[in-house]
This record gives sequence, C-alpha cells and structure tokens, in this order.
Amino acid sequence: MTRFQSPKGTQDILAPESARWSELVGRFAALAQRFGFGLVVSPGFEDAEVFRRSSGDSSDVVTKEMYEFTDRGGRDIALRPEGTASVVRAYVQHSPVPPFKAWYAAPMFRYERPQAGRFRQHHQLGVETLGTGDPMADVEVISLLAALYADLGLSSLRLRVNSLGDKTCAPDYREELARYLESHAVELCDEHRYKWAVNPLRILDCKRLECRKVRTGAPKLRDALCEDCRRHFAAVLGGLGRLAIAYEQDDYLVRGLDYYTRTTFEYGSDALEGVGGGGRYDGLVAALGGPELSGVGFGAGIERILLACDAEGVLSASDLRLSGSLDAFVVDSSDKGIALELTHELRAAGLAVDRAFDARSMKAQLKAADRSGARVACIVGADDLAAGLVTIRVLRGSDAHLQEKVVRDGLAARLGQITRSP
RNA sequence: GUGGCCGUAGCUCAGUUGGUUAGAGCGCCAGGUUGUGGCCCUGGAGGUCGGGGGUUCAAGUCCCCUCGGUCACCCCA
Repeated sequence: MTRFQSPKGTQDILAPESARWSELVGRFAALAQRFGFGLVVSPGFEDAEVFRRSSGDSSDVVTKEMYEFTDRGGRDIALRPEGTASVVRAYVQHSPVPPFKAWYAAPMFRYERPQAGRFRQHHQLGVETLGTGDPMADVEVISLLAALYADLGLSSLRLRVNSLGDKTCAPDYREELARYLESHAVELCDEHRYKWAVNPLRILDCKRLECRKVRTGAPKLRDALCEDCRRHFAAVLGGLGRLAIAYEQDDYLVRGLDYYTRTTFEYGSDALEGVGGGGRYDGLVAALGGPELSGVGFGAGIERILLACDAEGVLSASDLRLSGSLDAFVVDSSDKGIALELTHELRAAGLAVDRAFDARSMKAQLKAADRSGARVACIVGADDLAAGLVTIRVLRGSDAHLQEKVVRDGLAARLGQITRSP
C-alpha cells in the first residue's frame, strides 16, 4: 500500500476508463449546445450561505454533508454540493438577459459515506434555464435529459414526474398533510414516528412499509394544487406527450432539495434510483438576492450514468478504445534518434502518432506499437534512413501484416490512405 | 452518522489447526529470434502480507485500535 492514496470517497480515473468520461461529456455538450444552452464554468466553492439559502437549512445536503471550512481570510466556505445554487448565484451576480440557459459538467462534493454510485467527489452534468416560468421550458429541460439517455443507448430508465405546488398551495398542503400524519403518527415507521413534523413531505417517499401504508390514505398533492399549478403541470405533461416522451406520474416523488416548486422529475431504474433528476425552483433566484424570477433545471450524475451504461452494456471502454486509437507508432532502430523528427512530422501532418523511448530493442518497440493500438508501425533502420525510406507495417485491419517501403516525404500521405481504409 | 463483509505482487486470487527463504495465473522486463508485434518456450524483476500495538518460542493466520475498500441504512447524483 502506498503512502498516499486518493482521499476517501474519491477516485482517479485513468485511460482507457477516462475515455468514457470524455465521450459522455462530449455528447452531452453537443446536445446542450444543440438545445441552445451555453457553457457556464462556476467556482467549485462558494460562500457556504449560498447553499444554505438555496438547498434549505433542513436538507441533509446542508446539515450533514457539506464540506465546509473557514479559509485563511476567515470566510465561511463550502465546496459545492450541487450545481444549481452556483449557477443561480452567478446569474444574480451578472444579470444576463433572460432566459439564461446554461449547461455544466462539474465535480460536486458531499461529506458522506461512499457506497455504490456514491462518492465524496462526484460529477454532474446539468442545465439550468433561468428567467422563464413557461412550462415548455420544463419540457425542454426534460427532453434534453431524455435525449442524452437515448443518445447513449440507455433504454431501461424510466421518467417519473410530479408537481409539488407553489407558494400559494404548497404550504396549505403541507399543513393538511401534517395534520393527517399527526393523527396517524403511531402507524409510521420507527424512523418517522417522532420526526414526521420536520419535513412531512419526506414521509411520502419513505421506503418502509409502515409509511407506505399510511401514505395511501394521505391527502394527495395533486388534489391540493392551486389552479395555476394545475394548469402548469397539465401543460408540462401535455408537452411531454407531444414529444412522445414516456413518463409516469408519481404522486410521491419528493426530491431532497427544499427549493423545488411545481415540476419535479427523476430518471431511474429498479436497480439504480436517481440517475438524474431536477425540477422547477421558482423563488430560488430571489432567495439568493435576485429578482422574482423562476428557473428549471436538472443534474445527472456521471458516475451513475456510467453505471447505467454498464448495466446495459453500452459505452464500454473497449468500444471507445477502438475508435480513439493511434494512426501510427514510430519504431526507430536507426541508432540516430530519428523517431524524434519523424514523429514530429507526422503529428504536424495531422496524424495521431506515438513512439517508444529509451532506445529499446526493435522487438520491444513493436510490442509497444502493438499494445498502443496503432494502425501501423513506421519502422526506420539505419539503411532505410540513409536511403530516405520508411518501412510501413500494417498492424491492424483487413491488410494487417502488409509491409511496404515508402519515401519519407510521402509517408504522411500514404499513412492517410491506409488509415482511411477498413 | 449507524451496521455487515473485506484488505496478501501492477491486476485477480491461493496460503491447512499459528511453524523454515509467502505462492499461482495474468500483466511487465529480457532472451529464444543480428532490425519485425500478437502465438509459443525459457528466465527475471516485483511483497513494509493496508498501518500501529498486543498475545506467543513463533503471527499473513489470533486479539485490539486505526486507515482504506465494499454493501446496506439515512440521504442523494
């Protein structure tokens, strides 16, 4: 065991595994841009108050999972536990023209015990649309996430949607639910029997049987929605229908961050809950000192998306390695170090080229060439060098083992031909 | 934060009731092959047995602590 290791709950992602990351982020970036979102790069840490105001003082993310510390200037700082708060803060600070549509791919930090699909540093892809309350913005955001999963080839994820109401109807419902829970407190699970009052909505998505029984008789959120919320929700569902995005309405979908209003949604499977999700957060901009503007967005965990890909056998590292490998590998047995110039020339010509170091034996260099995945080896010996020739040996593809000598000036062009053939 | 299981070579793992210099496969390096990869053969390097303490004549093996991994709960991506 080495002296230093990556901190608990963090990981090093090396090639070729890292190819899955760049592929995933690349596809998401392309999609987000196609949907009219611009990249936002925001700090990995903020004034801790930013997260307390947004996620809610009572949320677990804030109360027990924040990486919070005092910096050398005495500031109360927290490592970003989720993406929305930072983007909203940036929006308030710079007030760009609404609607402000931003995407990001960034690390998030939460101080918690690692387990399957959960880390102290994890990474999320996300988008936020700020400055519009249009239900079609909700649909757009959901459809972007749906498009991402479809693009990856994921088919086992199901979309659940719900509406939590807004500031006019949510508080009333909360009270109504609390009254109901109070009268059924003894029937709740051990965990919630005495803690139902902290956040009554939480009981709705408690997994334990006792709470599940109680909730079937509980007042329904959908019956408590005010007229505006009802209309908004109907419009969202209608929009999803028009785009043929499959969903199930889930009256019990309550997400963990306190800022959600109206629409909430989540993608998941039986094996893997919470592969991505989000919702609308009218009021969050104001909570961070901005105008009364609404917003909607989602966050999706890269690690969890990759787990889902594993489960469905898509986006595997071995598939990606084939498409991302080298064009050529320079093998130099000339004793003149000509690999330096040759590699440089080929790279300048736009080819992906690598070479061996330490003047190893030809056998060792060819072995390295083979292992690198390069399509061909460019072999130069002392005689070739003197004659201005390079030997091309095809390592992979339909014409593997083929070998030919070409003049050095024509090497890049010839390699280009070979690389394009099957 | 609570609980279960697990830490032996780069990786996957053997290692008997505690008993000599801790092993295998794969990978890596070299040679067989005087410029030619994969396959094969031969050899080699590589280990504070996660760390610390304890019990014992003797600890990879037993006990305690600790660090890490993993899984579940809580919660979440």
